[in-house]
Amino acid sequence: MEEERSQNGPRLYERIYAAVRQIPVGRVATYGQIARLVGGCSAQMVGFALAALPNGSDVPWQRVINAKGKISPRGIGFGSLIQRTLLEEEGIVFMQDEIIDLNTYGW
DNA sequence: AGATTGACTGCAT
DNA sequence: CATGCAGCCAATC
Repeated sequence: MEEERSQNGPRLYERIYAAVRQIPVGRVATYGQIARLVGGCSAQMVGFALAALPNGSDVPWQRVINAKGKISPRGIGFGSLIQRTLLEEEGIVFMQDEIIDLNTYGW
């Protein structure tokens, strides 16, 4: 297990989760955006944190996408399909290649 | 303590 | 537009 003892109060993961929770409905943010917002961590850490996220958590991980405005590949399967559906439920419209217009929906 | 990996990013080819 | 390479930092082996 990861070193659960942190000295800053909220763990690094918790900080990332907090940032993701701040994304308003109908908006999306990139990993890099979250990483910069949290500070002291890189985009890859954001993905790592979300990957460790338990199912049914209150963190809108679906609103976090990559810099291309697409859903992260995250392996093959339904995961990305579920994410796309969730975003559409929130009012986000995808373009032809399943790309999200960050210029419009970007946080 | 060291090597490997990863839901990333950006530039180069 | 697809593929490759380097930088990135923490978790995991």
